[in-house]
Amino acid sequence: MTERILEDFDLDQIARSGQCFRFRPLGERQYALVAGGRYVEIAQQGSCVRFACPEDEFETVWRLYFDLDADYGRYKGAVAKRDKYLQSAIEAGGGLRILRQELWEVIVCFIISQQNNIARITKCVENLCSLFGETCYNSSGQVYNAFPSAARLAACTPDDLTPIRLGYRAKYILSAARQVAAGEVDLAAVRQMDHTHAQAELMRLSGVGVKVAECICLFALHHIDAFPIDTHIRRMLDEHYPKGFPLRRYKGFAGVMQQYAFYYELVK
DNA sequence: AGCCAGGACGGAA
DNA sequence: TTCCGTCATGGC
Repeated sequence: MTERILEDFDLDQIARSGQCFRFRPLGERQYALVAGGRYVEIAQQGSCVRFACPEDEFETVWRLYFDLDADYGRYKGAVAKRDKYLQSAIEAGGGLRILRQELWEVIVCFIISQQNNIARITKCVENLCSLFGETCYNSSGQVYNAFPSAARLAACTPDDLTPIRLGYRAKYILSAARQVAAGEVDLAAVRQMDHTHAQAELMRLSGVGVKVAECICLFALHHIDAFPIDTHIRRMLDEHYPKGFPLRRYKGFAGVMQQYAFYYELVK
Protein backbone atom coordinates (compact mmCIF):
# COMPACT_ATOMS: atom_id res chain seq x y z
CA MET A 1 0.00 0.00 0.00
CA THR A 2 1.29 3.38 -0.99
CA GLU A 3 -0.20 6.74 -0.07
CA ARG A 4 0.67 10.09 -1.52
CA ILE A 5 -0.65 13.63 -1.29
CA LEU A 6 -1.05 14.66 -4.90
CA GLU A 7 -1.78 18.09 -6.30
CA ASP A 8 -3.51 18.61 -9.63
CA PHE A 9 -4.74 15.01 -9.52
CA ASP A 10 -8.35 13.83 -9.65
CA LEU A 11 -8.90 10.11 -10.14
CA ASP A 12 -12.53 10.50 -11.24
CA GLN A 13 -11.61 13.08 -13.86
CA ILE A 14 -8.76 10.95 -15.19
CA ALA A 15 -10.87 7.79 -15.28
CA ARG A 16 -13.68 9.52 -17.18
CA SER A 17 -11.53 11.64 -19.46
CA GLY A 18 -11.77 9.31 -22.44
CA GLN A 19 -8.02 8.89 -22.90
CA CYS A 20 -7.92 5.45 -21.24
CA PHE A 21 -10.57 2.72 -21.34
CA ARG A 22 -9.23 0.40 -18.66
CA PHE A 23 -10.45 2.06 -15.47
CA ARG A 24 -13.10 -0.09 -13.80
CA PRO A 25 -15.13 1.63 -11.05
CA LEU A 26 -15.00 -0.17 -7.69
CA GLY A 27 -16.75 2.36 -5.48
CA GLU A 28 -16.65 5.98 -4.40
CA ARG A 29 -13.54 7.43 -6.04
CA GLN A 30 -12.09 3.93 -6.35
CA TYR A 31 -10.98 2.17 -9.49
CA ALA A 32 -9.20 -0.92 -10.68
CA LEU A 33 -6.76 -0.21 -13.49
CA VAL A 34 -4.87 -2.53 -15.80
CA ALA A 35 -1.89 -0.82 -17.39
CA GLY A 36 1.64 -1.67 -18.29
CA GLY A 37 0.82 -5.34 -17.81
CA ARG A 38 -0.15 -4.69 -14.18
CA TYR A 39 -3.32 -4.58 -12.14
CA VAL A 40 -3.67 -1.97 -9.41
CA GLU A 41 -6.50 -0.64 -7.28
CA ILE A 42 -6.52 3.08 -6.61
CA ALA A 43 -8.64 5.18 -4.27
CA GLN A 44 -8.73 8.89 -3.57
CA GLN A 45 -9.92 10.84 -0.54
CA GLY A 46 -9.38 14.54 -0.91
CA SER A 47 -5.83 15.00 -2.10
CA CYS A 48 -4.73 11.67 -0.61
CA VAL A 49 -4.36 8.94 -3.20
CA ARG A 50 -3.85 5.31 -2.19
CA PHE A 51 -2.27 2.84 -4.56
CA ALA A 52 -2.69 -0.80 -3.54
CA CYS A 53 0.87 -1.65 -4.47
CA PRO A 54 4.36 -1.56 -2.95
CA GLU A 55 6.26 1.70 -2.84
CA ASP A 56 8.79 0.57 -5.41
CA GLU A 57 6.06 -0.27 -7.93
CA PHE A 58 4.49 3.13 -7.38
CA GLU A 59 7.83 4.82 -7.94
CA THR A 60 8.91 2.80 -10.97
CA VAL A 61 5.53 2.35 -12.70
CA TRP A 62 2.71 4.62 -11.60
CA ARG A 63 4.66 7.81 -11.03
CA LEU A 64 5.57 7.83 -14.69
CA TYR A 65 2.23 6.46 -15.89
CA PHE A 66 0.30 9.30 -14.24
CA ASP A 67 2.93 11.89 -15.21
CA LEU A 68 3.34 12.86 -11.57
CA ASP A 69 6.65 14.65 -12.03
CA ALA A 70 5.15 17.18 -14.43
CA ASP A 71 3.99 20.55 -13.10
CA TYR A 72 0.41 20.94 -14.26
CA GLY A 73 0.16 24.16 -12.28
CA ARG A 74 2.52 25.65 -14.81
CA TYR A 75 0.33 24.49 -17.70
CA LYS A 76 -2.76 25.93 -16.08
CA GLY A 77 -0.95 29.14 -15.19
CA ALA A 78 -0.24 29.74 -18.87
CA VAL A 79 -3.93 30.28 -19.60
CA ALA A 80 -4.87 33.91 -20.15
CA LYS A 81 -7.11 35.38 -17.45
CA ARG A 82 -9.41 36.72 -20.13
CA ASP A 83 -9.80 33.28 -21.71
CA LYS A 84 -13.06 32.48 -19.97
CA TYR A 85 -13.52 29.22 -21.81
CA LEU A 86 -10.22 27.59 -20.83
CA GLN A 87 -10.47 29.04 -17.34
CA SER A 88 -13.81 27.27 -16.97
CA ALA A 89 -12.37 24.09 -18.44
CA ILE A 90 -9.53 24.13 -15.91
CA GLU A 91 -12.00 24.79 -13.14
CA ALA A 92 -13.91 21.67 -14.18
CA GLY A 93 -10.99 19.38 -14.97
CA GLY A 94 -8.00 20.72 -13.09
CA GLY A 95 -7.12 17.24 -11.84
CA LEU A 96 -6.55 15.73 -15.26
CA ARG A 97 -3.19 14.25 -16.25
CA ILE A 98 -1.90 13.08 -19.61
CA LEU A 99 -1.20 9.38 -19.07
CA ARG A 100 1.64 7.37 -20.56
CA GLN A 101 -0.19 4.36 -21.92
CA GLU A 102 1.13 1.38 -23.83
CA LEU A 103 1.51 2.13 -27.53
CA TRP A 104 -0.20 -0.85 -29.16
CA GLU A 105 -3.14 -0.64 -26.78
CA VAL A 106 -3.70 3.04 -27.56
CA ILE A 107 -3.47 2.36 -31.29
CA VAL A 108 -6.28 -0.19 -31.08
CA CYS A 109 -8.41 1.77 -28.64
CA PHE A 110 -8.41 4.88 -30.82
CA ILE A 111 -9.05 2.95 -34.02
CA ILE A 112 -12.13 1.72 -32.17
CA SER A 113 -12.94 5.26 -31.04
CA GLN A 114 -13.70 6.59 -34.51
CA GLN A 115 -17.37 7.44 -35.07
CA ASN A 116 -18.13 5.82 -31.72
CA ASN A 117 -18.98 6.84 -28.16
CA ILE A 118 -16.98 6.33 -24.99
CA ALA A 119 -19.38 3.89 -23.35
CA ARG A 120 -19.33 1.60 -26.35
CA ILE A 121 -15.58 1.99 -26.88
CA THR A 122 -15.10 0.82 -23.31
CA LYS A 123 -17.27 -2.22 -23.92
CA CYS A 124 -15.37 -3.11 -27.06
CA VAL A 125 -12.04 -2.87 -25.24
CA GLU A 126 -13.33 -5.01 -22.38
CA ASN A 127 -14.58 -7.60 -24.86
CA LEU A 128 -11.27 -7.57 -26.66
CA CYS A 129 -9.31 -8.15 -23.45
CA SER A 130 -11.58 -10.82 -22.01
CA LEU A 131 -11.65 -12.78 -25.27
CA PHE A 132 -8.07 -12.44 -26.50
CA GLY A 133 -6.03 -10.93 -23.68
CA GLU A 134 -3.70 -13.13 -21.69
CA THR A 135 -5.10 -14.05 -18.28
CA CYS A 136 -2.86 -12.73 -15.52
CA TYR A 137 -2.65 -13.07 -11.74
CA ASN A 138 -0.98 -10.52 -9.52
CA SER A 139 0.62 -11.18 -6.12
CA SER A 140 -2.67 -10.62 -4.26
CA GLY A 141 -4.45 -13.20 -6.36
CA GLN A 142 -6.38 -10.75 -8.54
CA VAL A 143 -7.30 -12.14 -11.92
CA TYR A 144 -7.28 -9.80 -14.89
CA ASN A 145 -6.78 -9.77 -18.63
CA ALA A 146 -3.88 -8.05 -20.33
CA PHE A 147 -4.49 -6.20 -23.55
CA PRO A 148 -4.11 -8.62 -26.49
CA SER A 149 -0.83 -8.35 -28.38
CA ALA A 150 -0.60 -7.45 -32.04
CA ALA A 151 0.55 -11.01 -32.78
CA ARG A 152 -2.50 -12.45 -31.04
CA LEU A 153 -4.90 -10.21 -32.96
CA ALA A 154 -3.04 -10.78 -36.21
CA ALA A 155 -3.83 -14.49 -35.82
CA CYS A 156 -7.59 -13.76 -35.68
CA THR A 157 -10.07 -14.04 -38.53
CA PRO A 158 -12.90 -11.53 -39.03
CA ASP A 159 -15.27 -14.14 -37.64
CA ASP A 160 -13.21 -14.36 -34.47
CA LEU A 161 -13.82 -10.66 -33.88
CA THR A 162 -17.60 -10.76 -34.49
CA PRO A 163 -18.53 -11.06 -30.78
CA ILE A 164 -16.50 -7.94 -29.99
CA ARG A 165 -19.04 -5.85 -31.95
CA LEU A 166 -16.39 -3.64 -33.49
CA GLY A 167 -18.46 -2.97 -36.59
CA TYR A 168 -16.54 -1.81 -39.63
CA ARG A 169 -13.48 -1.12 -37.46
CA ALA A 170 -12.72 -4.84 -37.13
CA LYS A 171 -11.03 -4.99 -40.51
CA TYR A 172 -8.89 -1.97 -39.62
CA ILE A 173 -7.69 -3.64 -36.43
CA LEU A 174 -6.91 -6.94 -38.11
CA SER A 175 -4.97 -5.15 -40.80
CA ALA A 176 -3.10 -2.93 -38.35
CA ALA A 177 -2.26 -5.95 -36.19
CA ARG A 178 -0.76 -7.71 -39.19
CA GLN A 179 1.26 -4.63 -40.12
CA VAL A 180 2.72 -4.48 -36.61
CA ALA A 181 3.20 -8.22 -36.16
CA ALA A 182 4.99 -8.42 -39.50
CA GLY A 183 7.27 -5.53 -38.57
CA GLU A 184 5.94 -3.53 -41.50
CA VAL A 185 5.37 -0.75 -39.00
CA ASP A 186 8.06 -0.82 -36.30
CA LEU A 187 6.58 0.39 -33.02
CA ALA A 188 9.96 0.40 -31.29
CA ALA A 189 11.16 2.81 -33.95
CA VAL A 190 8.01 4.93 -33.61
CA ARG A 191 8.78 5.36 -29.90
CA GLN A 192 12.09 6.97 -30.81
CA MET A 193 10.60 9.43 -33.32
CA ASP A 194 9.65 13.04 -32.72
CA HIS A 195 6.01 14.06 -32.92
CA THR A 196 5.93 14.85 -36.65
CA HIS A 197 7.63 11.64 -37.76
CA ALA A 198 5.68 9.49 -35.31
CA GLN A 199 2.40 10.88 -36.61
CA ALA A 200 3.34 10.15 -40.20
CA GLU A 201 4.50 6.63 -39.39
CA LEU A 202 1.38 5.85 -37.36
CA MET A 203 -0.81 7.00 -40.26
CA ARG A 204 0.59 4.14 -42.31
CA LEU A 205 -1.49 1.87 -40.10
CA SER A 206 -4.89 0.80 -41.36
CA GLY A 207 -7.64 2.84 -39.74
CA VAL A 208 -5.30 5.55 -38.45
CA GLY A 209 -5.84 9.05 -39.85
CA VAL A 210 -4.71 12.43 -38.57
CA LYS A 211 -6.99 12.59 -35.56
CA VAL A 212 -6.34 9.05 -34.31
CA ALA A 213 -2.59 9.46 -34.86
CA GLU A 214 -2.66 12.62 -32.76
CA CYS A 215 -4.45 10.78 -29.95
CA ILE A 216 -1.81 8.05 -30.07
CA CYS A 217 0.98 10.62 -29.98
CA LEU A 218 -0.63 12.35 -27.02
CA PHE A 219 -1.78 9.42 -24.89
CA ALA A 220 0.94 6.84 -25.57
CA LEU A 221 4.05 8.65 -26.81
CA HIS A 222 3.50 11.66 -24.54
CA HIS A 223 4.01 14.17 -27.32
CA ILE A 224 2.00 16.71 -25.38
CA ASP A 225 2.12 19.19 -28.22
CA ALA A 226 -0.22 16.88 -30.17
CA PHE A 227 -3.65 18.46 -30.60
CA PRO A 228 -6.28 15.96 -31.79
CA ILE A 229 -9.37 17.61 -33.26
CA ASP A 230 -12.48 15.49 -32.97
CA THR A 231 -16.10 16.51 -33.44
CA HIS A 232 -16.36 18.01 -29.93
CA ILE A 233 -13.15 20.00 -30.21
CA ARG A 234 -14.14 21.11 -33.72
CA ARG A 235 -17.46 22.43 -32.46
CA MET A 236 -15.77 24.06 -29.46
CA LEU A 237 -13.17 25.78 -31.66
CA ASP A 238 -15.84 27.13 -33.99
CA GLU A 239 -17.90 28.43 -31.11
CA HIS A 240 -15.27 29.82 -28.73
CA TYR A 241 -12.22 30.46 -30.95
CA PRO A 242 -13.64 31.56 -34.33
CA LYS A 243 -10.43 33.41 -35.18
CA GLY A 244 -8.21 30.52 -34.15
CA PHE A 245 -7.06 28.75 -31.00
CA PRO A 246 -3.98 30.38 -29.39
CA LEU A 247 -1.63 27.48 -30.15
CA ARG A 248 1.43 29.76 -29.95
CA ARG A 249 0.72 30.57 -26.32
CA TYR A 250 0.73 26.85 -25.46
CA LYS A 251 3.61 25.90 -27.68
CA GLY A 252 4.99 22.55 -26.58
CA PHE A 253 1.99 21.53 -24.46
CA ALA A 254 -1.15 22.38 -26.45
CA GLY A 255 -2.31 18.78 -25.98
CA VAL A 256 -2.79 19.43 -22.27
CA MET A 257 -5.15 22.28 -23.12
CA GLN A 258 -6.92 20.05 -25.61
CA GLN A 259 -7.53 17.53 -22.85
CA TYR A 260 -8.93 20.15 -20.49
CA ALA A 261 -11.24 21.31 -23.28
CA PHE A 262 -12.29 17.81 -24.27
CA TYR A 263 -13.14 16.90 -20.69
CA TYR A 264 -15.07 20.14 -20.23
CA GLU A 265 -17.10 19.41 -23.35
CA LEU A 266 -17.94 16.00 -21.87
CA VAL A 267 -19.13 17.18 -18.48
CA LYS A 268 -20.42 20.74 -18.89
C1' DA B 1 -37.47 7.15 -36.99
C1' DG B 2 -33.58 9.66 -37.26
C1' DC B 3 -29.37 11.48 -35.32
C1' DC B 4 -25.06 11.17 -33.18
C1' DA B 5 -20.78 9.15 -31.30
C1' DG B 6 -12.98 11.30 -29.77
C1' DG B 7 -13.17 9.33 -38.33
C1' DA B 8 -10.97 6.83 -42.08
C1' DC B 9 -11.01 5.32 -46.70
C1' DG B 10 -11.57 5.16 -51.76
C1' DG B 11 -12.95 7.40 -55.64
C1' DA B 12 -14.50 11.75 -58.03
C1' DA B 13 -14.14 16.22 -59.28
C1' DT C 1 -5.98 19.10 -52.98
C1' DT C 2 -10.84 18.97 -51.41
C1' DC C 3 -15.36 16.75 -51.40
C1' DC C 4 -18.55 12.89 -50.84
C1' DG C 5 -20.71 8.44 -49.97
C1' DT C 6 -19.87 4.62 -47.22
C1' DC C 7 -18.66 1.98 -43.45
C1' DA C 8 -21.41 -1.06 -38.13
C1' DT C 9 -23.33 -0.51 -33.81
C1' DG C 10 -26.09 1.08 -30.01
C1' DG C 11 -28.15 4.71 -27.12
C1' DC C 12 -31.24 8.34 -27.02
